[in-house]
Amino acid sequence: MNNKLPNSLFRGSNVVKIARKLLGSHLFTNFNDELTSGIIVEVEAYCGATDKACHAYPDKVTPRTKIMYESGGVAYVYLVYGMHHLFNIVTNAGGSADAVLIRAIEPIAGVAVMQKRRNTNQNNKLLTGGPARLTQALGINVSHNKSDLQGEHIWLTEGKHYTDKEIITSTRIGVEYAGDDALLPWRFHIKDNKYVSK
DNA sequence: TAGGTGATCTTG
DNA sequence: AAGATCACCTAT
Repeated sequence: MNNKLPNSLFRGSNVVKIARKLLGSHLFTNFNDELTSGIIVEVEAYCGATDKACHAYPDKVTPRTKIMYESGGVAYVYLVYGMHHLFNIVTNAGGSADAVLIRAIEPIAGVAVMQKRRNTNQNNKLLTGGPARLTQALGINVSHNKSDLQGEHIWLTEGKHYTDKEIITSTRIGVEYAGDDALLPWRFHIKDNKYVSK
């Protein structure tokens, strides 16, 4: 589609600011001619150098985290709990392991396709609210790890720009193991949006 | 609220 | 080689 978000937007040095700025962008996938998209309404930031909640903390390169050290604009997709695929956007310049977890989208294109993939006829937060729900709805799985977000399968476009009053800041979900860093205000979501996970 | 599920990383 | 852990979801 037109006007893909440029890599320059992903390559800033402050992953928290980038995460917040991504709210309102549209996330697209196109697999086997099935086009789906949604508005990003919930995100979290992760920083490998300083953040105990990040897989790459403390700046540790492993086979899994290697992708996070790439220059911004590629996907980091991993499996948790043996069954859930979570989609992140790698940010920063090469060498800094930062990423933004996409936690919820508001469905726009291909709702029927998403419902089929999710095996539901609902269109509410059960469809795309939650990091593993949205990947299933969009058809994203670990085979898409390392995908280039300028490519033809997964990409973003510019969308609405929300004002400060429409954006809620909070702590991240499911990172209690990170001690003090679980308290960082690195989760952002759109106020009153019905697709936000919690 | 408890259980499912398997890759990933650490320990020995 | 074995064990613990896990950026979650679904059904009870």
